[in-house]
Formats: sequence, structure tokens, C-alpha cells
Amino acid sequence: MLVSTKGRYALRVMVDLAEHQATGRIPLKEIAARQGISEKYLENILATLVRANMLSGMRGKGGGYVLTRPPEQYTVGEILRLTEGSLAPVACLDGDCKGCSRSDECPTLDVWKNLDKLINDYLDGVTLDQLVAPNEGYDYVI
Amino acid sequence: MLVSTKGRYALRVMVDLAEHQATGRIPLKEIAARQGISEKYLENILATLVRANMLSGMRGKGGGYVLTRPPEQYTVGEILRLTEGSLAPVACLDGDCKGCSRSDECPTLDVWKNLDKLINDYLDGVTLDQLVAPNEGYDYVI
DNA sequence: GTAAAGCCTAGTAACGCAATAGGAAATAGA
DNA sequence: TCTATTTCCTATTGCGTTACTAGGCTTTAC
Repeated sequence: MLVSTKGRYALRVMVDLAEHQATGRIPLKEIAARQGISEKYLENILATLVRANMLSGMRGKGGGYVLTRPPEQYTVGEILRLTEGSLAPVACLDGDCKGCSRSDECPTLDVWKNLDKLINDYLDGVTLDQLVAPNEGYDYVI
Repeated sequence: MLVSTKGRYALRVMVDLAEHQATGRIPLKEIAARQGISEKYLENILATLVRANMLSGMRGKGGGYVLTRPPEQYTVGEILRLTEGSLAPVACLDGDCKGCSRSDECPTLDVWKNLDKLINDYLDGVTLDQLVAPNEGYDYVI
């Protein structure tokens, strides 16, 4: 699996926060309930996002999380790379196998490189605002 | 990781067999040595390929493996899907999560579907003969 | 001071991956 | 017919990662 629950949850949470931007800071409890994710597990994920300055968290009464940038300035790729560690489709491209002794002669390496670029380019081309449902979270009355 | 050693080895082995087609049946021992893969582990992988009729195996002295079709009739996608079980980038698209209770409202589902299509389309567009090094394995004398 | 919230460090159960083990069955050639 | 060679088959094991859980500390507003 290229993307595990951690990455998937992170993305859903970011969309959730984008949709509820207008409400100000949103406590973890609320996000967890809305998204059906365990509160404790979500803590880990949010901590990662905060440490990377993608979210700002504030403690205490009235605290919670908000995006640090407008939704159109987040790409799906960066969110997933952060939470997953890497989006490389094969270990060969990912630290571990760096300089696999066979890489010079490997007939399949180009396939992996192309695939990697395809995946990253696509995910870097999708921004958070594109995933926000139109008017979701706003109660416009005409 | 989208593709594990099983799939990577399988692909390398298929290329190896394509390159050495002219030699007739090739014993596992020879492939394992050439590719630097454990013989016992390779057994599993080749068994999978044989069961799917992508290779033909023959026992006994003079036995070994050969492709059942010309290299241009194999796609990388089908080889990997067989050996990996699936190339879905997220569990949501893959049996397990089929009909995730949230799929109706999931804002990220389209991203995964598009990514899945991108990956599969690319890999289904690459055929084995495209990975065979020019003239590799043939000793043409002009 | 207290309730509400985030922050931090561990711990754990289950699973899948990578590989190994040991032998049975088939085949060709001496 | 015996033997070396080779594939085929079923288990098992070690190990790392994933998905979560536990418990306590710190900050903040009222």
C-alpha cells in the first residue's frame, strides 16, 4: 500500500479543517467525532502536522487547530509525504536501497523512476481547496 | 510501499527470461545466480507466475522456465498485479475497504481513484520487450 | 482553581513481508 | 533401472511496520 491510514486520515482532517475554517479553532475531539477516527490516534497525526507548521495548535479552553495557510496553498503531495515519510513506490528509490549495487544495470529502474514522477506530479498538482465540497460548512442564505 | 520485493523480483526475472529466450529453458538456479536472489525465495515467485500461465516450468534434467508468450505481449501491470495481489495505492480501493461507510461523502475518494488509474494505465502501457536491453543475450556477429 | 484543551513518551497486538526448510514428484540420460 | 537434476508443494519463522492505546504533563480561559 502506497498510502496508509495515517496519510489518509491526515488528508481527510486537513479537508475537514479547510471546510470549517470560518469557525476558528477546532478541537481534536470535534474532528475525531466528525471523521470517525480514534482521538488518541488522531493526536499523533495532528502532532506531526503541527510540528511541520501545516497546522497551528493551541492548548487550553477555547483551543484547537487551524490551518496556517489558505487551502489553495497546500498540496496533497506535501501532506502525504510528510505523514507517510515518502511516496516512493519501491524501496529502490527510497533511501534504503539508495545505490543498490545493481542500479547501473537494472533494466527496471526507469519504470520505477517514471512511476515515481507520475505519482508525485499528480499529487503535487492537487490542492486542498479542490477537495473542499462547495459551500460545505457555510450556511449561505440568499 | 506500492511494490514489494516479490513484484520487483518477478519483473526482473521476466526481463531476464525475455533476454535469454533464445537459450531455451532456463533453470531457476541460473536465474537466481544472475539476479542475486535467493533460490528458495525465487521458487515462490516463479510458482506464482507458472500458476498464472505466464511462464511454463518443466521438471527434471534439462528442465527450467520459459515465457509462454512473446515479450511484447506481457505488460508490467499484469506482472505486478499478479505478484503483488493489487496495485491499489490505498486500501479503500482494494476489497478490504470496499464500501467504506464514508465513501459516499468522502472528499478524497476521487484523488485515490485518479491516482489508481494513473498508476495502472502507466504500468499497463509498458511491455516486457521495452525493458530488454538491446542485443542483450544475443551474440550477433555481423 | 478548575475544566478544557493540546503535548509528549511509551507500550502493544496483529499483520504482512522476506526468507527458509524439507521433502515429493517428474524427467533425461547413463 | 538407477541417478542426477530440476520443478513443485506445504509449512514455518524472524522481523519490522502499522494502527492503535495508556497515562500523565502543560497550557489557557473563565
